[in-house]
Amino acid sequence: MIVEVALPVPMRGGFDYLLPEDHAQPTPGARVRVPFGSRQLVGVITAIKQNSDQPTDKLRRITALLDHKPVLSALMLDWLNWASRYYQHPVGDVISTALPARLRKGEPATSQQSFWRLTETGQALNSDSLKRAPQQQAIIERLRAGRCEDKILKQEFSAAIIRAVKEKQLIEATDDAYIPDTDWPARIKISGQLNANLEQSLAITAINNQAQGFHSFLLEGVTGSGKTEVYLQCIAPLLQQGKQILILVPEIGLTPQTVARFEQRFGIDVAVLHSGLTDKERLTVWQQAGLGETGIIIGTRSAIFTPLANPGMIIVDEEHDGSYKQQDGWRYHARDLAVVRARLENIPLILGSATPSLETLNNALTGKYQHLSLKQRAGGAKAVQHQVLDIKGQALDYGLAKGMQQRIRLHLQQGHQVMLFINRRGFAPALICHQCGHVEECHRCERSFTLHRQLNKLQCHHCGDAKIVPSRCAACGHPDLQPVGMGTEQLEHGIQRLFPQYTAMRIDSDSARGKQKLHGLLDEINQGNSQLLIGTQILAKGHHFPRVSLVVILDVDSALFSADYRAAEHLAQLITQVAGRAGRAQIQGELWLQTHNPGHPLLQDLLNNGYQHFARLALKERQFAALPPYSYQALFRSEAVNGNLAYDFLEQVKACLRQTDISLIGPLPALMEKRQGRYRMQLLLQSDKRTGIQQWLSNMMTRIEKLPLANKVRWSLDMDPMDFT
DNA sequence: CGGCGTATCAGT
DNA sequence: CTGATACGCCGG
Repeated sequence: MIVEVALPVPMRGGFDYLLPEDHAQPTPGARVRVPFGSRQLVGVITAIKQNSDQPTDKLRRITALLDHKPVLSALMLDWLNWASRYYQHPVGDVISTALPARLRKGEPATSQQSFWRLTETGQALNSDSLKRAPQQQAIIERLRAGRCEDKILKQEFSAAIIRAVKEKQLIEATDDAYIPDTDWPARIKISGQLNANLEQSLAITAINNQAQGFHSFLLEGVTGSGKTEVYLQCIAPLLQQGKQILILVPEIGLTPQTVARFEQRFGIDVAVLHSGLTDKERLTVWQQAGLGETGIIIGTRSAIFTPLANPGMIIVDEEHDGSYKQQDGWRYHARDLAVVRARLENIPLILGSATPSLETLNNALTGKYQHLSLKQRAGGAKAVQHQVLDIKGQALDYGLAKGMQQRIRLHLQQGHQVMLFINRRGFAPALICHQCGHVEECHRCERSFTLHRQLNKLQCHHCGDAKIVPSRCAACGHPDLQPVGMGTEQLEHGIQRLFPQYTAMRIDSDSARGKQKLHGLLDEINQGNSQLLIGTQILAKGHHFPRVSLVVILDVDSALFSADYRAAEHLAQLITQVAGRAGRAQIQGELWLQTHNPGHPLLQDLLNNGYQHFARLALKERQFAALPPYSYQALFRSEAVNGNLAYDFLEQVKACLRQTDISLIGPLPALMEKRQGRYRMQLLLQSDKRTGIQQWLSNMMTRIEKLPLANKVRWSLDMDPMDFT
């Protein structure tokens, strides 16, 4: 008999092994240890077959079968196989990403603990027949509540007592199969007031009506409209039926308060999965969920791989959040995997957001997802006032216009905090005329050119067209052409000089590395120790800053004219999230945007009509430009110390795909052209049919992997790329 | 990916 | 000739 095994090596396809005759019947999904070259690897059986397409004398035999019961169900295997094909990523690597590290290393999958339980005699025992042996009686009572782990029982009672009760055959050790503790549905006790306004009730009813079988919902609820309450009330009946709920949250949104809210409502423990867990803790959560011992599992991106014995629903909160996309190795999108998993598990899925991604919104508008809206804001939070400051021709100090400096000073003098947003650095920007705000555009695509200083060229990242950097503005003839956002990079250094009597603090993913550290910084902010807060997106995600009365987005143009067509969407999400949070309660909040183009249609639409309206307009633009979600993309990235190698490799990839109906844009320099001394290039594949890209790639990947340059450069394929840095 | 064989080179 | 490092190839 032959087994096909997925191994954690970057090679496509499974590997066939012989199974020794005397072995127990293996199941797909069980792990094996196998010889691979000169080493031993742990892999997962993906198929059992009678013959191999390899010559039999090449086959080696497995070293050991590690599991009696599969660690991955047939459904999970199907799902991961699908994912491997969809992302064109080696199946062994996909499976290995989906398993906890401990299982990857071949450690036992089932609990090794042994338990004590009552024998039948013990169960039948009259409660006062052991009156003269109170310790023994205590053990019996202890076990009447349920089995107890050997280790724990030995902590509570002396070994002699345990031995005595065992001799009487009242208790017995069970080291055979682990008996899952699945009593939690009986322990559910719903508490807290179940208030729901009309909108919330409508949403809850709509979801409850479709709670059997696969069905997708977009729950679009403005900040503070009570999405969580909808989740809580929707999952209640499912939990009571003993069905498990898997909830995904963004990396930064997983706070103890979130978890506490679920625990308080239902009175049962919530399992939490995040990057701070040890391998052991992660394995425990994984096992317990797989055995059906946990009702609610909340986790970040990788929690989507948690097995569920009795799945009831998947919720992806803040579905637009970028942290759901893995940015190295296997570049999966947890939200997209969730959709497919829910379909396979045949359970409902809720995608929740105040600012849904355009992909999701499009699915809702076309009826693929049921669209539920919460527009009413709970509580008496004052709406934030938006203001746009035109900075055309204005002198800027470190990116701040004079008028803005005065505004900031005013707020600081009132004892409030001011938050300044700058974009991430190092991106290739557009070229803007500081006098009239005109941006050089590609005539074919009507999209802004991107400045590549190293080449002294403007390049269109939509069609690949390029031209030499002009010396004068094409609209007004002024020579004051500047890269968008110029000066903002110096803000951090300059701000202290502009406002010497106040303290400035910078918060970005570097200074806030590690969850603990970020929460520490946030606490510090809310104590008011710093008055000026400088940060990037990270500041906007799900945190409240009651002392902040003024929020400034310095560099709106870099988002409006970015080569990354998602930048405007992300800016709109940022503005909306910030507006929903700054200066809640007593203080009237103000949001100021600096731009050369106050009349930009997307910006105007966002400010006048809100995110919902903006998103629909942005979708029209995407449709006009044939961009996602109206087309499908895949991105080859390559990097090498020698930039020519990176370029040549992508040229060869391009040649492989030339005979197809996929449009190929590039090779172009990445928006961050150079990183850690390596030149970075990209080749964008785009098609109006998803299957087109899929099929051509599955035919071509083996050939691409064999290209002579393929192991001279570092390269990867990114399906549905979200980030063009 | 990671191990192993072969090529290459400075140093004896 | 020897040991150290670099690179390419292979794995079922």
